[in-house]
Amino acid sequence: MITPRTLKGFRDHLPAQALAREWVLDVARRVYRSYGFAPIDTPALEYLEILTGKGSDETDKQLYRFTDHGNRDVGMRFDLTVPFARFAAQHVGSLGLPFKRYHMATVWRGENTQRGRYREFMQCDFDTIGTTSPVSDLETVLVVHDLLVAIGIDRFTIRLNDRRTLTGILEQAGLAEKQTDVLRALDKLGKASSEAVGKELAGHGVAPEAIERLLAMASLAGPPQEVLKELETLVGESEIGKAGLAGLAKIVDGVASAGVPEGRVVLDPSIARGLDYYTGLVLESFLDELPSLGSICSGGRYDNLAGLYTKQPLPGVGASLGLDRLIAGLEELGRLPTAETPAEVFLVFFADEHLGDYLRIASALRSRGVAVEFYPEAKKLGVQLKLAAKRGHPVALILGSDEFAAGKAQLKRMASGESEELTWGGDASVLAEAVAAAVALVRSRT
RNA sequence: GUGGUUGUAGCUCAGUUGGUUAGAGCGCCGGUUUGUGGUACCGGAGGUCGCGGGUUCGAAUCCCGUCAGCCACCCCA
Repeated sequence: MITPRTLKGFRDHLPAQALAREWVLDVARRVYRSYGFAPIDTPALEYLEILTGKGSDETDKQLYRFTDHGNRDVGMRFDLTVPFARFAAQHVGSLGLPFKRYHMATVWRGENTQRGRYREFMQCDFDTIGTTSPVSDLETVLVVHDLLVAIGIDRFTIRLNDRRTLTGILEQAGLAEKQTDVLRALDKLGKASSEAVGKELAGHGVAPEAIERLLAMASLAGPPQEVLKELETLVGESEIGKAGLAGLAKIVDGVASAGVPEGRVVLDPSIARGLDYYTGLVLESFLDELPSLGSICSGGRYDNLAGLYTKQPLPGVGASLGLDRLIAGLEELGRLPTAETPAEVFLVFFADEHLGDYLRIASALRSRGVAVEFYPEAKKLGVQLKLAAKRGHPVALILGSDEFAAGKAQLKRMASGESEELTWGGDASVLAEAVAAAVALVRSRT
């Protein structure tokens, strides 16, 4: 026998989890589309040179790569941004700009696993390219906000910052050259203590006074308007720094105009994001009840998406929802739907001689968009109801020879155990209408 | 990739200084006279003690390796 097993970091998804994932994907799709983002897809495999072009050691190490049957060096995509860059460079001509797309797909990274971190996972990206307008920055924040709301999370925080502000402040502090190291260190705030971060900064040769000022800057918090004011003094006369602040101010205003409740979107000067291709807005979002999970939706603005693949400059802004991390978080908080079935109605098979009637009823329901599970054997009622309860069908429809004779049916709500008698007089479409109406009620309540 | 930690029934775990047929609760299946689940009672199935090797008269228990989970570093979704 071969031992059935899965590779480290790769998982099977049982119905309960698969249903939850599909549900989140549906929500994301709906929100992205509501802003006009169009779907695209790209291959899982790319020429190795496409993927390694960015050339950071870190991504190279994590890349799944091999030689294909035609002796080509190929790699599996480790994110959706690089394939999108290639895609954009290849198709700009026919896309028209600005172009907005969403892409929800599996990516692979051969890194070590941890809670909510796997080697195979899904990302749900959306980006707007071909414009530098701050309106697109604002829209990006709004999409993230709407998405988290639509998923049903009521307590979350979207943290914003601007790379240009950081650059400006570092300029003023005479630390422009150490930017990468400094930002990387500051990014750890929130996870690591400020002492630890201070030590790391000292290790990079940052002067004690500068460290103090950086830590003070990074720990700024409170109403966005106040944080902006504080940052203004730190930025001083730095042009780039002022530009960053202007961008943030615009977003803060816009978010309020769009009706986002206060406190959901905040400024956090410690957010830097490790990725060096961000050049303007950077954003991360956290579940308030589970901050240790890390950011579940992150993104930002970049000057040039596809510089490696085309001479045409393609500025853009976007973000990515980490589906599997979010699912892990929702599961931990007990917020995931628990049903193991997509069928709202469980149709009990009870009177063997009425098979034809059952099939007619099931078909009438399905044509009205109601999913029906028809039990395949005329077994004891108790057995069938037990299964219906375990699977989480909200409604069971019971018809035995008595009901058929009387032209009635019993609609049982599994959650409460209450039954309701329906009259249909042998007309399947009448019964289907009544059941569909009851199911619609159940749906609207969840 | 580095360091730490865990691995006994479907799930949560117990298993005494290594000693014979490895246990519990929950879950699962069947039954409690033929049409109503999540409650009660009765019965039942189910375990290569993650896997491989070693030490020993004897290993779930000690040692080594390996695979997998979790945590930290790193990086990130």
